[in-house]
Amino acid sequence: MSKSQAVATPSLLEAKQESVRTTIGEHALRLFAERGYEASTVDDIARAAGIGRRTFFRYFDGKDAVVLWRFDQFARRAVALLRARPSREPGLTAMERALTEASEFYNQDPEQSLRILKLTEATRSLLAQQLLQQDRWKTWFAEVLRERGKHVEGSLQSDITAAVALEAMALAVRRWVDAPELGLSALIARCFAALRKGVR
Amino acid sequence: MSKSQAVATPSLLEAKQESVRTTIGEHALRLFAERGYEASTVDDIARAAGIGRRTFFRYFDGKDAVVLWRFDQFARRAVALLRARPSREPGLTAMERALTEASEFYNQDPEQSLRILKLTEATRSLLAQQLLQQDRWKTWFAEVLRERGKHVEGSLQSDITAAVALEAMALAVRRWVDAPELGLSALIARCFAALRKGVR
DNA sequence: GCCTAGGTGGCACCGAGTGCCATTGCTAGC
DNA sequence: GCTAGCAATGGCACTCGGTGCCACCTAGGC
Repeated sequence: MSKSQAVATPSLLEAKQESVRTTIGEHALRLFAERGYEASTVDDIARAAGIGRRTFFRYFDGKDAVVLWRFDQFARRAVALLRARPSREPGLTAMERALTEASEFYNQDPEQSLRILKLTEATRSLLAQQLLQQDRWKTWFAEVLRERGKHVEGSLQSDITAAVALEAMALAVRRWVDAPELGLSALIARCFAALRKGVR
Repeated sequence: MSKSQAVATPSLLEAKQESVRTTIGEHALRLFAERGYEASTVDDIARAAGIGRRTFFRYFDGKDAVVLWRFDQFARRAVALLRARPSREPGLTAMERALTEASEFYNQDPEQSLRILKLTEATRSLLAQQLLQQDRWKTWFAEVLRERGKHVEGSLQSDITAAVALEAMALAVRRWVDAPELGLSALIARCFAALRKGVR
């Protein structure tokens, strides 16, 4: 069957690239689970995935990105959800709702999520990069908050609201890793409650 | 007995080591200012300081530590100040007071502080390590908060209070870098005010 | 004067990350 | 079909941060 869709090429290419990326990710996570993060070299990962070492760096910015890029999906989802919240809602409430809804992300395949989270918390370089990532997220959320309530909130207000909400979320996730049976959304609720109480 | 001597020796040695550490730090910061952080190699720093490359790594855990170890002095000071606050004081208020007092640290030689802070914010790897450092601080402060009000506050409460207070502080510092003329302690006050207002 | 101890720094090595370039494989145009 | 062109690939070589190892030097105790 000949391809009549001439301009459809990019989507085809992208699909292939996406599958390569997924393959690399799977092999990398397997190796990290088997031998640990530091003990698995990029060479190992590339060889396991059947690609060249050089190619690995074309698909991921670095070794840590193999683990961390998934988190960005969560953040993008949460930002979209925040944007969809009614603008009458107070900033922190909107953040809590958006993050709670987005936490569904972790609950599809919780085993996988927990393994990645544990790996991240246990590995210094990985944790450092994750914190950097969260720091970037703060600006994303602050931006949306600023759009939402420009009549009410100043720039500093948006920044601080985004920052503390993400801090509450991060704490909830850490607790979840230690006690998954409590449920992530319940832990988010608890952390936000503690936040409101602590600031009073 | 020669025992009493054995205790006196280290102070002399430590003094010498401290001066070496300072020398390395000065040369490193000078080079970073002249050519930038990434463009200055550890070799360059060691050569400038008149020591071997291997010795550099005996004085600092890594290239980033030359810049970041100063911040730990601030945190240690702030923790001590927090411990000294009256335990009747609400956690967040105590944090604000302690951090405000400790901010004096940045105001001795503000030029130097601003240069280091700008360098840190402009350099990805440096920023990542600084965020890691701040993350460690959260546990320090949370620990003190837990001791302070064990009858009132739970572990989660302490964690969240420490985290958001440090977040407010970090935001204040960032604003200060952009507008030093506003004054750091005033910015801290503003950020905490915004925090209280935003959480309400 | 020898001997132990600790600081030092040279050397070699590893692994992450990057620029360069030849090869390959796929698409498009004839 | 056939080929010219283009992007993905991956090998190679290099830089740089970081570490283990070891030989050396210096100081203090016997």
